[in-house]
Amino acid sequence: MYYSKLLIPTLKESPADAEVVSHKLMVRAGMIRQMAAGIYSILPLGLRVLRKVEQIIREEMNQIGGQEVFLPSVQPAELWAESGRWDFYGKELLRFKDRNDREFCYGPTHEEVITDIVRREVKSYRQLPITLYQIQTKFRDEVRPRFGIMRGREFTMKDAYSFHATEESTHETYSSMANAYSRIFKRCGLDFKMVEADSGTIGGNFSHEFVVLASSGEDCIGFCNSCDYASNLEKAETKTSPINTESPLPEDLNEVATPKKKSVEEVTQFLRVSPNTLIKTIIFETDQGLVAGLVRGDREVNPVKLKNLVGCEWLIPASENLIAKTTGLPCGYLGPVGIKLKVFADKEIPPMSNSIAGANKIDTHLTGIQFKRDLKVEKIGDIRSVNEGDPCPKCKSGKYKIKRGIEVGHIFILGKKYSESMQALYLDDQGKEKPMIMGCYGIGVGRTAAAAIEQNHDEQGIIWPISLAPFQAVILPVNFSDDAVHSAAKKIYKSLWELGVETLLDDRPDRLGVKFKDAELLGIPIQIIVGPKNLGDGKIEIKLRKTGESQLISFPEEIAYISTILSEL
RNA sequence: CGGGGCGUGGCGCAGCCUGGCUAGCGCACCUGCUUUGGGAGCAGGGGGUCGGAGGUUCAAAUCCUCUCGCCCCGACCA
Repeated sequence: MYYSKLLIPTLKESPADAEVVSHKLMVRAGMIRQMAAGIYSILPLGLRVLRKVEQIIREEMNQIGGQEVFLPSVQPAELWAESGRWDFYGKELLRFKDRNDREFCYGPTHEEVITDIVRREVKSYRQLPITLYQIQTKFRDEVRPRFGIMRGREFTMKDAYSFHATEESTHETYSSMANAYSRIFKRCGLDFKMVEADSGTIGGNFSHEFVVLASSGEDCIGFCNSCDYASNLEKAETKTSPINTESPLPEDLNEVATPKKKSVEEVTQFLRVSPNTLIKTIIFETDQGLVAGLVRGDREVNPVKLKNLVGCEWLIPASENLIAKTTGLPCGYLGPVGIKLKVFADKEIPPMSNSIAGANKIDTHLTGIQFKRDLKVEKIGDIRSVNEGDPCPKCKSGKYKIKRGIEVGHIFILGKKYSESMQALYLDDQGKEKPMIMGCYGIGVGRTAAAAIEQNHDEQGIIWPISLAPFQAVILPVNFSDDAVHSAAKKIYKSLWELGVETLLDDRPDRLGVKFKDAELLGIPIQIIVGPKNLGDGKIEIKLRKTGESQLISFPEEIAYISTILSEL
């Protein structure tokens, strides 16, 4: 394609509102333009890249027996009422009414729609398992869209759903999905990790995220420096620390004055003790009322883990106001002894003896707390956050490392959540009606492309992996009005397309410098520079975007050379 | 939702505090000539209800009120 005919509005300067590199570069390279907060137009170059990602996804989905469908983006409220999510999904669900005042929403996800299709059309265990997928535009009215296409409100997502008669079958599909996902992200040239993710109340290792490592990522993942354990930090398990064998004589409860000492740091300094002798009491607001979480003084409560232990629908840190209203105390003097809330303790708490905590009395703490004797707790479990350097829960010698990443994919076993509420039933070989078991699997298409830029760029611009590049090669004629250059450039252009190489010919009348800058910004892997001087010597210059290496090749041999390079990239 | 910031031509900004001529600058765009191996030079040119509404004033981009939009910082998700 000829550059002058394409809409590639490149910019020298980054838009003022762009934060992360991928956003800046996508705008500068003329791939995307913003319409409204979190809503973008995709321009020709951007679309070429997204199509590449989609194509890779399609191939791998089809490979594992997925069937592509295309579901409605506008969905009736009744369907959501059936699953119970119409009331449950908050403001993120974009709702509207049609002319007859019927309620609809713009689909943020498609469990309801797919379950409806399958329950109507699939009746027998003989038809199971089945995996359906689509690549769709979705809308989630996020509180705070940001980072361009990486976290928009409107976004393209591949979502797949599988339906099964048995758990074994579910797990089979789950693991072939996991493999397909790994192949997809590998083919996209990404450095990623498959990590265990929070699966909510369902439990078990039935949820994994695919996370592209990038400092700009919004997710934190913990992984072992020795074995292959990796987990989203909100789920990352902890190893029970060895119990203190030398149990000192249990002391009696004792009130000590700790005027104005509220934080763990202040209290430990004041009492000259180490933080791991303290019990920290953190109050959370949940749909089941206020609860207290207990962790050691040197630990933090992980809200996701606590939520799962409590078994509630939602959980947020209680505001200081709310705490004051219910307990009559400022934060800092709260403690588990005699508190009138449901108490959930981290598994590190029971082995502690002679510990210290707030006395539920202003300016006062309690010492000599014995877990068994003094505390009444609802449940004990793993509710603390992992820190870098903590021992790996899966292997002997490993330690946790923590890195940021971008979640590009998520696979999840849904179980019978939707099939039960929406009556997606099949007849088993005994003629008995049973709910299907479901799995769901998502990939953020635009986010994957953005993540690729986060990982592959330099000061000049994008450096596309060959598999995602909008064009594999660009021809840069030094002076396109020079007859020899003109005809050589066109000849190369023609041969490359015949070879199946997507090639851009920069036919603009601009100087070479301009063409170089744009070619680098756009990140096209191979640059072919055709100049009158080299051409006079029968040479063409071929330069690689990634390394900057360039080589002079004899004019009639450049096509063969390029196809060799392509096979190596 | 809470806290903060910004809205001036397509993009990036100045001007605002301390109201006062046809509202500026860089980039981009159009025309012509020259130029052509790293974002060219000269000459000419087009494009702006200063986000919107109301108010104060002889006079408002500038001051006041309201409003809309966008962005950033804290609890969710692909």
